[in-house]
Order: sequence, then structure tokens, then C-alpha cells
Amino acid sequence: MCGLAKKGTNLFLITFLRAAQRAEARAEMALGETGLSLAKLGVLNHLVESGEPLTLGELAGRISCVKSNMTQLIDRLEGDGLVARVDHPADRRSVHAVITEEGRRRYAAGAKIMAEQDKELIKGFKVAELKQLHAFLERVGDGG
Amino acid sequence: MCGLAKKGTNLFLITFLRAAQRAEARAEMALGETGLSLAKLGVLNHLVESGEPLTLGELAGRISCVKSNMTQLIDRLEGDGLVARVDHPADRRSVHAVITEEGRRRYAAGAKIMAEQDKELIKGFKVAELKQLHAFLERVGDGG
DNA sequence: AAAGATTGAAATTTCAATCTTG
DNA sequence: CAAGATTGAAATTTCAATCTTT
Repeated sequence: MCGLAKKGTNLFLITFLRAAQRAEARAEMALGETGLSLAKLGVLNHLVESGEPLTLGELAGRISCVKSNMTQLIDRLEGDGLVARVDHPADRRSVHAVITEEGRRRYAAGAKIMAEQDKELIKGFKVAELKQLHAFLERVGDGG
Repeated sequence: MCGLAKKGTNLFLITFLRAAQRAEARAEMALGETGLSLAKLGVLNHLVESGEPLTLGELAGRISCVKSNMTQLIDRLEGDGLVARVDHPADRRSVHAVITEEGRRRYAAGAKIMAEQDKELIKGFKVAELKQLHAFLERVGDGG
């Protein structure tokens, strides 16, 4: 975790990014015991939620990373035994990523940890406050 | 920018981290024209704000990164001509980072861009809303 | 031995180039 | 030639080990 000034600026943006750095670092740390990273968990999440195999290009799009990164991320997940590469039935250029049983178990464990982290994060805030914050985040995350 | 699921979860944490990813990506992109990264800008910020040279260890602490990372970050900043290494006057184990004139100019340019990004980010929100959001972010960023 | 910094290697992500298939 | 995936190299950060000074 590196990069942002702790003090010295009063930009909302800096406070925002710094808070996210902390939250992300804690999440990554907590996920550590499952052997997952946020990136790996994200891939498993999409495979579970979609309910069907996805091509690497599709996954890269959903995760917002470049295709070559997905190639290597799937390499690692395959090495972990959490996904498998399968030929695309129709298009021989494409490759499907399929989640394994172990992948589902690991995803469940990771999702549980993330839910705990989430609970901790919003602890002590009123519903109205969270609504406001959520509205802000949605706008930012959508490209505002 | 990679790692978080776009959809499929309803965790506040995910929405939060994903929004921050977007904001950070935009900030890095905008900073690009100055040749600075958020990490480099953070170092320059601390040197400017403190008003005096800082040791690499001190900078690493303020930026929340490991010391070896600061060594290499200062290597790059020195290569850019934005800071210089100077012997610590009292302790010969320590090294001071000093900002150069060019470093100050570059920092000013970067800070201006960040201010613009900040303005864009908070555009459309009321002061009271921002105060609440800020309170949340401060708590998260402090380690709550 | 402890503190400060550095070095070399590992991990993750992006970019440019390439290879295969359409 | 365009689309999908991969490979090899560059950039950034962290970790482990080392070197110097206290």
C-alpha cells in the first residue's frame, strides 16, 4: 500500500483514495488466509454469478483489466486448481474459464470474509448516511 | 485497473473499492501529462508541506509503504531531477530527500490537476453531504 | 544487537508484438 | 484484415537478505 499523502492536503479526492487504500489493504489481508486476492475473488465471483463458463476476454471486460492480465490471472487460478481452461465449443479462437468444485468452495470462503469486512466497514453508520455515501460511490464508479 | 467485480455483489465495500479504482485511474491518467504518478506526487507533497528535507524512512512512513519501495521511488524522482539525496547532517546512516526547484514546479502542476479532479469529483454534492462523507472516509482511513 | 538504507528477487499489472482462427 | 489469446518485456510494489552506522 503506497502512494498517497497522509496529511497536508484537504482534497476530498485524497481522503477518498486514502480511505480506499486502507480498506483494500485490510480486505486483501483478511482474504490472505484463503489464498485469494481481490483479483482472483473477482474472477471467481463472475464465474459463480454468471452460472456458466466465460471467455477470458469477457472476464477481462467485467473485471476491467487488459486481456493479457486475464491470461496470467487464469494461469494462476488454474495453478491453484480453482478454474480450468476449456475449448470454446463454437469459436476455436476463444477459451472458456470454468470454475471447479474447489473453486466454488474457495469462493464461498472468500465471500464470507468479504461480508465480514463489509460489516466492519459500515459498522456504526446510520442507514441514511450509508445511502448518501452509496449514491456518491455509484456516481463515481459509473464514470461521473 | 483490475480486480473488482462490476456487478454481482451488493457489498458496500465492493462499491466503495470499485469507485475508488475509477477515481484513481482518472487521477493517474490526468496526472500523466505532468509525468507524475500519485506515488511521486505524494512524496513531493510531503517535502513541500513539511518545508524541510525528510529522511527516506520518514517519507516511507508518511506514504505508508515499505522502505525499499521508497529507495526506488526516490531513485526515480532523482532520475527525473525532482528531488536530490543529501547526507543527513547528524546521522550517517540516514539520507535526506530534498526537493529541487523543478520538483516544486512539477508539484505545483500536479497539485493543480488534482484540484481539478477533486472539483469534478465533488461536483453536484451539497456541503452538508460532503461533510458526512468526509467524516466516513476519515474514520475508514484512520483504521476504523 | 538495532536502525536506516539498499540490493536482488518475486508478484502483479500493463504494453507491444505475435500467433491462430475467423 | 479483425478478434481472441498468448508471450516477453517494462513498471511498480513488497519481501528477504545485506551492508553501514549507531
